[in-house]
Amino acid sequence: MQDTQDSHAAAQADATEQAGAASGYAPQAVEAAAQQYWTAERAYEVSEDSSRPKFFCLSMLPYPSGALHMGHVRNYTIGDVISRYQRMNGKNVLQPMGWDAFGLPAENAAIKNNTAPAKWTYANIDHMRSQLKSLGYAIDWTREFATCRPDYYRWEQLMFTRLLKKGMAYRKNAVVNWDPIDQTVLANEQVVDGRGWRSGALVEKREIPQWFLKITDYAQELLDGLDTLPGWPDAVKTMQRNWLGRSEGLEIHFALDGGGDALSVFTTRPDTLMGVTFLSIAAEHPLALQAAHENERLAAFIAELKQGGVSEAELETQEKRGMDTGLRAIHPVSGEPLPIWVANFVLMGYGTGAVMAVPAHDQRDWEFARKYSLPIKMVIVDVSVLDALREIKHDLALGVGIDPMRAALRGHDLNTQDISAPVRVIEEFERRIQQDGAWTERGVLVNSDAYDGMDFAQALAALASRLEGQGSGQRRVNWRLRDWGVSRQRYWGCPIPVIYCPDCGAVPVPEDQLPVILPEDVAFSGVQSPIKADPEWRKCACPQCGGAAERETDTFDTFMESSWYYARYTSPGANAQIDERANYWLPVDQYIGGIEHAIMHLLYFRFYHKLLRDAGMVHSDEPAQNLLCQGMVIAETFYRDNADGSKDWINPADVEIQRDEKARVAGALLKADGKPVQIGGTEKMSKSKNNGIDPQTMVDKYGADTVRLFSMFAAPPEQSLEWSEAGVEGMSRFLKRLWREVTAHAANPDHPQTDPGALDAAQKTLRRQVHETIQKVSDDFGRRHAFNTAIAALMELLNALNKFSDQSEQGRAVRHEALETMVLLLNPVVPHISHALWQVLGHARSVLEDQPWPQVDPVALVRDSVTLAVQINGKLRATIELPVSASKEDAEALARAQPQVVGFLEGLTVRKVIVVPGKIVNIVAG
RNA sequence: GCCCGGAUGGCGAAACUGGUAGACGCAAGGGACUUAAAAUCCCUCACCCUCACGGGUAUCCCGGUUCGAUUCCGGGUCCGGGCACCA
Repeated sequence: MQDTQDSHAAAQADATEQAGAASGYAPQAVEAAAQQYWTAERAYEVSEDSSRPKFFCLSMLPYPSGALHMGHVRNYTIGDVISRYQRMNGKNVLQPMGWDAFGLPAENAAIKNNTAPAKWTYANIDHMRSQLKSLGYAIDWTREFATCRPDYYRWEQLMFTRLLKKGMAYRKNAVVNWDPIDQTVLANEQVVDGRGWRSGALVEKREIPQWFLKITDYAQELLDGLDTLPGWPDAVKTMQRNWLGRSEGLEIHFALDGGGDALSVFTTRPDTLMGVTFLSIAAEHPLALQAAHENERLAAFIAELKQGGVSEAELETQEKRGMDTGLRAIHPVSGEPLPIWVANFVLMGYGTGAVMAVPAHDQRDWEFARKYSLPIKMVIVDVSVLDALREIKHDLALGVGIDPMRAALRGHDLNTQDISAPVRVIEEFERRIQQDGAWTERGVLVNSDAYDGMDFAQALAALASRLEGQGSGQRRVNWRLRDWGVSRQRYWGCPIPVIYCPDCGAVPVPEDQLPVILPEDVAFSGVQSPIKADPEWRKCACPQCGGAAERETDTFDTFMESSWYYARYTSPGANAQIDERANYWLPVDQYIGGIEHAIMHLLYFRFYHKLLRDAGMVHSDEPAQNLLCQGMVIAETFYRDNADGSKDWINPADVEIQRDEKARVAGALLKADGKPVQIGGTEKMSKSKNNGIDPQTMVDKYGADTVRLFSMFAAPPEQSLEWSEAGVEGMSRFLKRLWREVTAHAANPDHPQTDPGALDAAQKTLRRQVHETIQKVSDDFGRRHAFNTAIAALMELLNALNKFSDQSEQGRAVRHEALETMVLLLNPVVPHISHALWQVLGHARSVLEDQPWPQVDPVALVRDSVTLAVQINGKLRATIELPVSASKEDAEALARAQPQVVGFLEGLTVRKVIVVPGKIVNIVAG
């Protein structure tokens, strides 16, 4: 343990030694010394302490892809600033780190480098851990884990077997991308333009049995829970609401012409029922397959639709195609026969795999109907259409169809009334639907027999009761959300703990036989999973009957591991998934990660927390109170065209920018040969565009504090952050100036106390700025997470200090107060230099997070006068300064006395004067 | 295709609840120091007109609400994120 009782002089000598030289800021020495001190002090190791308020600050755990990238640096720096700030405010702060270690990239790297995925992954973890450490994050490394270790995933397997026994997990067929050449399942990412990315084969859809978790059982709770999360961004909550997609409507059963099971559809627009002119079913629908038996053309068409991938984006953007099955359904109200079509935009995985088509009031159905010459029947009109009719014939009651109306009007006394105008209104409305596209608004029913004249709510009520009465439908809530498919036909993942017995079926692996361990020392070719290829691995005895049985060889979706890792951090070493310590730390107080996880990860994360709750392991309903979604890190791209039309992407570090006389970018040269390169625009840092900036290079060149400072200053956290090395140099300049300012001040060893009553005007002004800065930075860090403006305020304070040359005793006292305050306020962002400068200012070496956060002195904030803007008709014409105590009348009088104002008002009449105290005086004149 | 965001000087951005548009930083130009360079320091810097005082214009586009709109409402353009097997 380090001695923290040093005298001031000794501390200063120590700090100077750490810095390498008294003369200048040497980040490498400063950072090494600070990091050594924190490690020796075990400064960021925490334990449960019920006497202190806790703060669990969690950043999304990294995938160990090889090396840290700027997105990681940004994410973890945001978390570190919040962690250190909260600790300085007295919280018991937990900031952990781990590795989301299973996943597809390890398999791809394994094929490329001819190594085992495990070996590659562990090497990456070691490298990235040392990189993270060089950035000086206040992480409790004793809680670190990798999700690919059996002592992590065994608990996930245990949970799954319990869910299986509870009926929360089940197996059913689901469609995947199939590469017919490699004979393997492909991820959506591996399907490029409908072809396998390695084989180039046309991808096919294939159905295979897979495991699912019943997340839909929690749909309503997941929806309602969003209202209990004021600390989550509205955009995320809206996206989740839409993803869950709760809708109310009717499930309608259409009887089949030839008998058999009725065809069920769900609709949110039952008011359009009388406008149904056909039904559409998915290619995989049992009826379609049945019809295809006797219809070769249909069978060929269905086979054709199997081509292509399964991603929704691909399905929704492809050309709408269909074919009549020849089957007919019976309309449940009119009794009319309706053709049943196979359509490629109907998905078997959604709802019932069948939809009723109302071309007049649904745009997709409209386009389909036009393409295949199916009838378009208008059954909803805008209220204004009916109003047009009533103008002519006031006694026309609702409840009459358009055609009867037209007939009634035609029979009317043509001598007294011209009915051609209202008839034209209806005909025009219908003509537009037939020719221009569907009318999708809600309105009033027409051409709907008994339902004519009803609005949406009336039609819903009437149709629901009629269909319920005749057993051909009922009200239902439908969700867009589907159950979570957790099976993956891959090797590098957590084995699914299930045994298949020819007699007993699918049996969960008994708890005393867990974990099912994934072998790590394997030969991996990528064509097939080593545990699928090995005939021995799967052999086992059935836990129920003891007979010969086989293990499941699929592994879990990697979202399974990342759905509960936050809880495992709270219970390191627990001989259970988590233990009672979880309820001290949970829920997470601040969660930080990329917006790309807004829906899937964050929904599974919330779902899993409810599973833990229902298993009695946690008491809270939601896993995280506050969520911050950070933007991407982007950089300029540069390239040269190759003869074959491809591009050679050039890293920004190898390029020099050229500017014209107005400082605009005029071109770019490759440093190596001095010849021009093309500028390709600013994009997300990526390997493919070669515009990634290596954080380690930046840390080595400028120091971790400078890199941290730039990533927090250049943009607010939610926005994308454009990397600029010139900007980084600016941050380095700021830290150097800070270092000089503090060391120059500390060269004189006495530190007089500020006496607020004895300050002159300039000293008062500086002290006011110090306390305004405390106020702003506290609010920006704690509430707004606007780190960029907090840093800007600190830069302004340093600029002010730089101009403040007062060497009197109170001048020095105010400067000392200012510098100590700055070091403490900057500490969350640049903890290493703060650690060193705190000692330079005469303090013992310490963990700065244990220093209290600076408090605002309200006396220092008092101002005597305010500046108001004077506007004439909303345009700024002057500014006035007046005492804080001045009345509205004083402000108006002073404003009207300004010479510019008098000039502008000449010849005008003042109509109104608006005075907003402390802000503006607006004179409205004309 | 559907859902969610974003757009402000040469560039990154600020303006938090509808009240002085451009804080802070970068780039650029001018100057000081230096034999020189680097580093550092000082000054200028939205655009247009003007010697100047000053004036006009300007927050993606079109329209609206308001004494007043970057901010609120309606319509659009472009860019980004997600779309269930990338993580």
